Amino acid sequence: MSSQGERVPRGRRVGLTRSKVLSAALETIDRDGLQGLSMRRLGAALGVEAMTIYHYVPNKDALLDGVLEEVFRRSQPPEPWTGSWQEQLRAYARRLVDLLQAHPGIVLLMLQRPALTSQTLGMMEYGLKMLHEAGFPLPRALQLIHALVGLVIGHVAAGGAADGHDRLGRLVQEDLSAFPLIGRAVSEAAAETNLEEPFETALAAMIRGFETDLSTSA
Amino acid sequence: MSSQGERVPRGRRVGLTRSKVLSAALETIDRDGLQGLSMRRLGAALGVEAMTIYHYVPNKDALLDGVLEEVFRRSQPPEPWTGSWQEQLRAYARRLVDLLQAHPGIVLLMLQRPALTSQTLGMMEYGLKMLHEAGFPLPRALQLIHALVGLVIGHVAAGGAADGHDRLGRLVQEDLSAFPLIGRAVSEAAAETNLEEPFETALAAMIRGFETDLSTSA
DNA sequence: GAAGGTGATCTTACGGTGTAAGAGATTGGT
DNA sequence: ACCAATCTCTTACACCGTAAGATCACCTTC
Repeated sequence: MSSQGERVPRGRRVGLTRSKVLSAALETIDRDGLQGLSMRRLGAALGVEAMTIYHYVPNKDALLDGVLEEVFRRSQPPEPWTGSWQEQLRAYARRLVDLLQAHPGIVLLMLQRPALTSQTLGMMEYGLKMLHEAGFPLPRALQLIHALVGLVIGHVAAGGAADGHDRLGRLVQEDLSAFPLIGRAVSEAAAETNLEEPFETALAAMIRGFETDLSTSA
Repeated sequence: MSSQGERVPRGRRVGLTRSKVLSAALETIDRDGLQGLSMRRLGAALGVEAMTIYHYVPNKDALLDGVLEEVFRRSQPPEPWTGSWQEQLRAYARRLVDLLQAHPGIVLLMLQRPALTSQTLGMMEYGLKMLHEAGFPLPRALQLIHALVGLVIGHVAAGGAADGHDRLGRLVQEDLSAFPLIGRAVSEAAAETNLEEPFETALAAMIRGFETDLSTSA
């Protein structure tokens, strides 16, 4: 008996696992987008017929919820933080950005599904604790997190994504004569080296706004 | 000849129009959600077979783009603004919020499609002009708009939507024992009367952040 | 060993989807 | 009255999610 962790099946048994199913689904989404995931295609990727998947997941919605949970599970766990709450917030936001940029198809998932799995709730609880200890009342902290998540989603979805094919950027070659400012803004922005800077400055602005919010309510 | 604007068809002709198709599609989305819109169902709503729609729209994607354009066309046109750029930004954001809350299914559309129709680009150009005249460099103005739109989308999608069924709110009855801060935050936030306040404060914080951004770069 | 039970996998089927291809009907222009 | 253009329908195909049940591989117990 070499390794007892993995059952090695023979014959027609493939040795599927809920975890393997979710991982394959996530890979498929990363490669072909959310639309590219179907039970039949996922089954094919796993070397199995579509219906087999239903032994590990009750239906496709549950599969998608599981994928979302899988994504958050892979992200590093919330470790004890250090630094000011501003730095912590920045790290929190960057962690979310990295997560979403690594799996672009997930953004749509987050908005479609309730997405209130234990993993996402855990991340939220983490953020709430962070801000509450920094002095924010809990309802305000909830607002800040909503705002921050909104900012992140907006940034990722707007195309400042990792693959660099900014939607607006692709438009520059097309007809923008009717919208001169957009054309100028995009070309001037493209000249800037750091692609992440737009998000960082927006994030910084938001945090600055929170600072005055904290000082006036404290 | 009573009214020459509307051709009154006899026989099997229904007198369809691209505009009528888009309006019916938007109504269907508002009523049944984005998933509830299929060519066959839309056809039925119009008193027509599904394939007929393809005479007014090349395919479903184009139909969805058209719906998105229709939504923005219905919003009031950008009038000459008054007040400080802060007030203008607030109005800009509220206009977007109203738009998205009136048609909740549209949020997903905005994130799925490139959504670079002439109407959406027009709204963007409008915002750019506003901020540019206020003194922001164009690339920075573009960042601010992205951030603002992200904030709006985040707020609407997070469930602070008009119908009041906040996703987190529904969770309160369920098991939140593992996430005590979320439970407290939600219940305390629910005690506040004005449901729009969370967004307003986040928006205010963001604008405050932009202010210091403008003063340091000018 | 053989028998039986338990779970994993496959087969088949149904109603839904978007849409390509072409037939049929209605209309306005001559 | 005819034609040409436009609108609408019919049929068909490949795909989708999944309900129901047969089939197969393995483990346990004799």
